[in-house]
Amino acid sequence: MLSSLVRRLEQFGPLSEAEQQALRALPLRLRDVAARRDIVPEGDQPKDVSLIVEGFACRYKLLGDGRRRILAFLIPGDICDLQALLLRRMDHGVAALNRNRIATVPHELLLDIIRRHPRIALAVWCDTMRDAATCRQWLANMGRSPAYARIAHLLCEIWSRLQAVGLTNGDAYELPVTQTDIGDAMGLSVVHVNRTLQQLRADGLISFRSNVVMVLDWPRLQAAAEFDPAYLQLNAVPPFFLKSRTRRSAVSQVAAQ
Amino acid sequence: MLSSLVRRLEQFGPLSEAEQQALRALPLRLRDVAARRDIVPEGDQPKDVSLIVEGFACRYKLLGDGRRRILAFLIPGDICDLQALLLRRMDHGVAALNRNRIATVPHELLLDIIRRHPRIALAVWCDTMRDAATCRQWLANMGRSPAYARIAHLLCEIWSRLQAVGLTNGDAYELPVTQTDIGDAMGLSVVHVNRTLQQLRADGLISFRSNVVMVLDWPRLQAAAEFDPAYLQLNAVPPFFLKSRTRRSAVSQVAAQ
DNA sequence: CGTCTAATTGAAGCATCTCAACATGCGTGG
DNA sequence: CCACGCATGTTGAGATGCTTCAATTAGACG
Repeated sequence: MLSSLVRRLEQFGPLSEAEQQALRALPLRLRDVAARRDIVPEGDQPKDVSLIVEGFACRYKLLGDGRRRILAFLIPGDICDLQALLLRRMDHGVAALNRNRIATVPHELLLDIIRRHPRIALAVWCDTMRDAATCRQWLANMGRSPAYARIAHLLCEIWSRLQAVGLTNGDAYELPVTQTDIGDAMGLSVVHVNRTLQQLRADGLISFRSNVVMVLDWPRLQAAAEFDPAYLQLNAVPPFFLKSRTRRSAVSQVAAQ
Repeated sequence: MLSSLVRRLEQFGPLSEAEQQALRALPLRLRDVAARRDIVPEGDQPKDVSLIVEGFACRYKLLGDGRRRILAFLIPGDICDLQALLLRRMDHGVAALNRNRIATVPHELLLDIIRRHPRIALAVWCDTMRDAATCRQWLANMGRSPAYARIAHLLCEIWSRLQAVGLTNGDAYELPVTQTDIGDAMGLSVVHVNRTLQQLRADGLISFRSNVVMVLDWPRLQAAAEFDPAYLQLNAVPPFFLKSRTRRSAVSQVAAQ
């Protein structure tokens, strides 16, 4: 649980002892959220940051006519409502897709750590940036590529992200979403999602039964999706980590003033 | 130019003397970019951050078949490539729509300021978050709302953002984009953009000639777009600014250790 | 074993696309 | 100042990907 936050942030590079200490000293609170319930409601002004320890979730917006638009899928290790840390109000909601275990940290404490440890601030900031990059990728896929490629791309993305946190089982992974969810996410009707999935199955690219996706033909799936995992920045090592020593001494100098 | 950066960051609340000093001490470099040229190419790894002082630009991705997908429009005051500050590689390009005046700051220096002045870090971080929020709004509009509402929404958004930086002229504003650009942004063909614009004109909602948009009927345009400017966070005052005093002393304490 | 949700199928309709032509405006060079 | 050329805007018509409506089947669960 706690370690998942550390692991998350260390994805970009090792944290110092002091930094790890600070994170481990955080009084994490755990809570469970039932499937299909809100983790963070739309328009909420949470006072804590919520991290998914276990389970799948989605960001969504409700449209005027009552329909729901899914904006992103969240997996273990993802932060739900970082946005509210600085902008206060959530412009969208986050809902659990299956049973979720959520860890929460009060804004106060996180802001404090961020002030004391600039590198942690930058690591968390990175999270916002990767979130934005993923959103842009979805935006690019939307509207311009046909349903077949869109869904293929989604399946590629989720496999890659799950793989990065060790939640794949070879070419297979759990994906607890209905076809309606996929439709809400890709901007397609359920009916069309259904037919497109059948096409993907018929073409031998995937299988998808009882919430388990299995990639049967990676090269062709990736080609159909025009998938390039670069945007996910899964193994990026930002410059400030490479210069950890000098940076830290620079910080010390400032502190010593 | 420099003041535009300060103004930008002060949008969230006043900066201290020391913070303003630090920003004003930045050796800004100015450069001009011709219309239709890249400000930051896709895949680039810039060593500076670019801020638009004057002109309009767009974020874009090139698709496999050579088409271009526009992901966002940028206006004076917007930062083009903040992403590369931490993630290094640009997952998308930024191109000028008309002649642009760009101010650049070396990453090194900006990172240094960020380390010395946590509140500036948070203010810039906010920028990433608003960018992401806008992207999510585009994503929500895409695919689920018809062309008419999508374009109406775009026109509302740009007016609001321009208004916030004082670049509107009453209900009118400059928008140096072609119908092809709008199509690339909204995921529509030029032909359909053309017909939809005609519809908007015929309905008396807008006029749009020679790169000047005039909103003729705000209530109906806003209704057609289901536009709610909240997501733009144009006047958000994040919590950390409200507690500026205590925060700063907290930082000093850490520094004094 | 009934009930509910999710998946599947068929058929008609429509928003939007593509193709193709034509009109308009504007900058440039003669 | 005109004539040309090129980018942009406009229009028509046929094609299609996707939607909506409506009904049926399959699967999960108490």
